[in-house]
Amino acid sequence: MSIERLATEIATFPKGRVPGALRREHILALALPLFIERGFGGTSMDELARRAAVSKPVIYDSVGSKLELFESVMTTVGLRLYDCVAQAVVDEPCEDQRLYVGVLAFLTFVHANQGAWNALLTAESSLANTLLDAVRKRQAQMVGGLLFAGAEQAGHPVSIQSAELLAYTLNGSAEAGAIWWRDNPHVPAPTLARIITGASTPTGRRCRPASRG
Amino acid sequence: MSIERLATEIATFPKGRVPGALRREHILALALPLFIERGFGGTSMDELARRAAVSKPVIYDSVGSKLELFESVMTTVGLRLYDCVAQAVVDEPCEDQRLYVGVLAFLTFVHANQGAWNALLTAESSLANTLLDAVRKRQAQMVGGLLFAGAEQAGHPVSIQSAELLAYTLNGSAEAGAIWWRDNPHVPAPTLARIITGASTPTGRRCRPASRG
DNA sequence: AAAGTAACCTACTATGAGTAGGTCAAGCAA
DNA sequence: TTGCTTGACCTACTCATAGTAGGTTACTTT
Repeated sequence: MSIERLATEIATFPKGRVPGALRREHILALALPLFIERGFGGTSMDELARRAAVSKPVIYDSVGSKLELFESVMTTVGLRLYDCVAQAVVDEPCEDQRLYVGVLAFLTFVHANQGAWNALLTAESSLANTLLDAVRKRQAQMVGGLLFAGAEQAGHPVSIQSAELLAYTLNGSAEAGAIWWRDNPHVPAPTLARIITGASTPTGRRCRPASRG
Repeated sequence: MSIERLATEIATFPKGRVPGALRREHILALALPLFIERGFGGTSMDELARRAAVSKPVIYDSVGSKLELFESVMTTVGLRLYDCVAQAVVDEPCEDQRLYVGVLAFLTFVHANQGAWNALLTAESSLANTLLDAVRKRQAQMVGGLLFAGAEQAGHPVSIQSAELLAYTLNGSAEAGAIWWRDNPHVPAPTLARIITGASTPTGRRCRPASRG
C-alpha cells in the first residue's frame, strides 16, 4: 500500500492508537525512501520516528533494530527483483530468448529501482552482505538452471557447477552493465541486454530478441 | 614498511615525539587491518588511537577525518590491484592471452586481499562509492583497450563504447567469479579465469592458456 | 471492578566522530 | 639568558545517534 494510503488509514484511528500491523507497515513504507535517500548508515532512527510521527520506542517495538528493519525492507526489494526476472523468464515461450529477457528484466528493474538497489549494494554490515549474497545466489540459481537446460538441449551439456559459475558471471556482467548504463543512459536497454547475454552464453549461441532496435 | 618495523622505528624517538610523516605512515598501516577486521563503519577512531598509542587528535592531525583516512588506505589498495593486473598483462607476450592473464591476476589479487577488497566493496559512503567507481573505471579502461585492440586485430572491430561496456561486463564477471570462488575454493584459479574470459570475449575467440590444468 | 495487554511516551545510557584549547619540547633570534 | 615560533601531543569536551528502562493510557477480558 502507498504511504499516503497508509497515512490516511492511520488518521482514522482516534487518539493515535494504531493497530501494530498497520503501524509496522507504515514504518516499513517510510523506511525504504529513507534508506534510498541516505543509505543505511545515513538513516537515523530518530528521523524515521519523526517522519512516522511516533516516538522511538514505537519504532523499536514494531520493526525491531535498525538492522532488522533494513533486512525487512531489503528482503522485500530482493524478492521483487527475483519475481520480476522470474516472471519475464516464464512468460517467454522461446527458450533461446529466456536469458535475454531475464537480463532485460534485471536491467529494467535495477534502473527503475536504482535507489533501492544502491542502498542494498552499499549498505555496510555483515547482514547486508548476507542479504546481497542471498539475492545473488537466488538469481544465480535461476539463471544456472536456464544455462544448464539450454546447454544440454543444445548438445553441449555442462556440469551443474559450471552452470552455476556461469550464472554468477552472467549476473555479475548484468550488474556491471547496470553500472555502466548509469553513465551511458542513451543506450537502449534491449541493446545492453543483447550485448550482455551475447558475451556470456556458454554455448556460443546468440539470443535472438524478437525485435531489433 | 611493515607495522613492526614502523613500531620499532617509532620507539627510537625519546619522549614519544615522533616526526609527522612516520606517525602518519604508522597510523595508515594500522588502519588497513582495522578496516579489514571491522569494515568502515565498525572501525572506531578511538580504537585506532588506542592501537597507535596516541590520543585522538593526533590521528586527526596526521591523517584527517575518517573518510580521508579510508580514502588514503583504499586508494593504495586500488592502485596495487591495478598495478598487479597491468603488470601481468604487459608481461604476457602473446596478445591472445592478455585478457586471460589479466583476469587471473585479478582473481589472485582479490583472493590474496579478500579482506581489503571486501572492505572497499562494502564500505558505505558516497566517497567509498566514488573510490570503487574509480577502481572499476580504471580497470575497465585497461581491459577496454585490450578488447578494442584484440577485436580490431581479429578483423571484428568494435566501437570504443562497446569495448568499454564489454570491459565492464568482463570485470563484473571477474568480480562475481571471485565471489563464487569464495564458496568453491577447490576450483583452481586458472580454470576459473579461463571460464570467465571464455564466456566474455567479444570475438568468440577463446583464450588459450599456456598450460592446461 | 480488577487484571491483563497493546500502544505509546519521556528521559535516559552508551558509543563514537570530531574539536577547543592547552602543554611541552626544540630551534632560533636578540 | 630571554622570548618567539612551531610541531607533536594531550585532556576534556560537544554533538549525533542506536538502543533501553520504566512508566502511562486506553481498550479488552474475566
